[in-house]
Amino acid sequence: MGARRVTAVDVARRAGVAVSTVSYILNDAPGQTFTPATKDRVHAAVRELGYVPSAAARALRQGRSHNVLMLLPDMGIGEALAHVVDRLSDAMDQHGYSVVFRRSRAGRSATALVAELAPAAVVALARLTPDEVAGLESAGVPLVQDVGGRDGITDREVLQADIGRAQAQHLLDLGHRRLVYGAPDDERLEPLARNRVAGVLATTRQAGLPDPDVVPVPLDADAAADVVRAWLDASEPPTAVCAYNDLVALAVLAGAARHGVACPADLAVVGVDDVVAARLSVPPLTTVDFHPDELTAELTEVLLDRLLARPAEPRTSWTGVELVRRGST
Amino acid sequence: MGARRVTAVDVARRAGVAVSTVSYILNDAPGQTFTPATKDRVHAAVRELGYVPSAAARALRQGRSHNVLMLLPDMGIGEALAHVVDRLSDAMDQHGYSVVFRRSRAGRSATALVAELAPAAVVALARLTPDEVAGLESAGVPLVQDVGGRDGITDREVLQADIGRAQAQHLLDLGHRRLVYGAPDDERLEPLARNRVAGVLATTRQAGLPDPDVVPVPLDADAAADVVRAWLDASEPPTAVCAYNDLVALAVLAGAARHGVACPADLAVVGVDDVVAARLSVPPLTTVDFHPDELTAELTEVLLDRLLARPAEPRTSWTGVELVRRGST
DNA sequence: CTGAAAGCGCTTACAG
DNA sequence: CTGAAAGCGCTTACAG
Repeated sequence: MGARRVTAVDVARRAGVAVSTVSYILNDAPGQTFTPATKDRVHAAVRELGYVPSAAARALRQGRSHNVLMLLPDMGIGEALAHVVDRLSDAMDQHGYSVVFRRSRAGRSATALVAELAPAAVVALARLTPDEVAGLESAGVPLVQDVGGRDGITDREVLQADIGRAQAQHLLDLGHRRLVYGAPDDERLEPLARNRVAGVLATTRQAGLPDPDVVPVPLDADAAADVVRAWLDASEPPTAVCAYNDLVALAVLAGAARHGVACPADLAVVGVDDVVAARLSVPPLTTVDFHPDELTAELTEVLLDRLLARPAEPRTSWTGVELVRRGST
Repeated sequence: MGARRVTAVDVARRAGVAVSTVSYILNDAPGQTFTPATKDRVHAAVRELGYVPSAAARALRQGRSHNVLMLLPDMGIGEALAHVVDRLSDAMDQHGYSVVFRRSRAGRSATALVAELAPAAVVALARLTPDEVAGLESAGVPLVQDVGGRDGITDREVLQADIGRAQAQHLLDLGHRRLVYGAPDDERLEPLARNRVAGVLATTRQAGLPDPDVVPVPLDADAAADVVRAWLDASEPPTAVCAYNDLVALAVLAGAARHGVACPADLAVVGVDDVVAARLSVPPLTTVDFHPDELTAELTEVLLDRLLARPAEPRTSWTGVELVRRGST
């Protein structure tokens, strides 16, 4: 109830030192040295009292909290993104930081959020406006852009295009010449899809092929069956589909099954993400794994470089996009 | 760079009032009244200056931050849990709260986290020790237990058992008498699985049937095929499986397909979660949807009741566990 | 090597 | 209805 909070003053009193000493020792402040005996007394007092520094007081004093603000795009969180958020949280947690994520939405600019939360850094998986970027800059808050860009991490658009390229190249290598793109049926995904499509087009054009049609595929077996039917009824039916992601690919598979279309014999399908369900479909799904875990590891390192003011080494955890061939191609 | 932060003092100066007036007006403090003209001047100044109150200063002063600490079980975040986290964050965000989540792990007790973050409330989706619960109590921090318990929300164990019951009952209604339980191959999921199994057993026992075997099913088509093979080779092969979740169910489907076992004719399968992929498998998966969205809505309301000191009305968004019958049974 | 003191930006009794 | 002031719990020059 009224159990007063244990403060640094309490620790100091118990250890028989000044509060400043407690603070210096707990943060092992550079340029300050203390006898082992003093340190021990302080640490012992901390333990006995169960002292935990107040994040609020620290943040207020330093003008910077230990929060990392993660700005997410305004779209549903898929399996891959959930893992990124999850792993980054865990990793930063190890270093004493809390990850606070926010979906970017009209009304609360990144600038306002930064003023409110005074984050130690911002990780933007969503696109920021130039004003927002400038605002962060002038506030001196380290910004790591959308798993990408000028940070030694792979640029987002490049990454997405790589994915599309890998899909199309695989299909072309297999001898397919008539491709179609299975786009998401959710317009909020359009920005991402656009870049993936760009990779596909770059590849097919280079091979001298006409641009594949881009058609939305609903995540529903019946609706997907209609889409597949329309493809089959075309004058020159596609023989392979690049799907926006594994879920779309699974929908295509389901739609094809409805019409007895053999996969991959009559229609080959490649997804993206290597979701768990991709290994479990019939046939198992060929997919592009862009190694979100590695990307997250890299993101974490870059973030810590900035946060701990470590020399920014080139980070190269990411091994690139990988085509995982299974039964659907 | 050194652009000094805009504070309440700046706003007060600009509006020609005292800082206390600014604070009172911005928080519309009860029992304080101001002329519309004064309010307007303050709001105008806020807007012109782009003033955003410092979360750290507020938290320090009030001894309580606007963070909601969400404690997650030490397991991978599945599709359902990701949605819960996601939606809760969004909802609380609307009310000015940030959700900070932490995986429960040895070394950092909830008590220490609370001392550090001074959260406005704690949502525990992981089990807390009695000591931790007592600590929260004495610190006066509202605790909402694991989407469950004494809060007008469904108790977690009851919910899990309901899921198992719904699966088993459905299969029994269909005439199946030899069931088997497809357990997760990840021991961190065991606590959850245990309660689901309990629901299944309660149902089969009531029907006078022997307890179904509980066998782990790896999320891999080959390995799952081996499991299915073992079932078929048994002296009295099961005719239906209750899977821990949709992914396990999908693995069973994949395993069955490997051996040409017809589903549902030779082996019926029920999952849990109604994951997107469940609608897209061949055959589409029968599953139990426990409506995590409704549960989250309820969780949010209960949380806000506590946070805003609203009278705790009975919350009844949750419509219970629902069996969604599709092609796999 | 240690200690007293200022100040981060708020909110909230309290006096006018 | 408005204003001056204390204090939340830290960190960090600064003086000893």
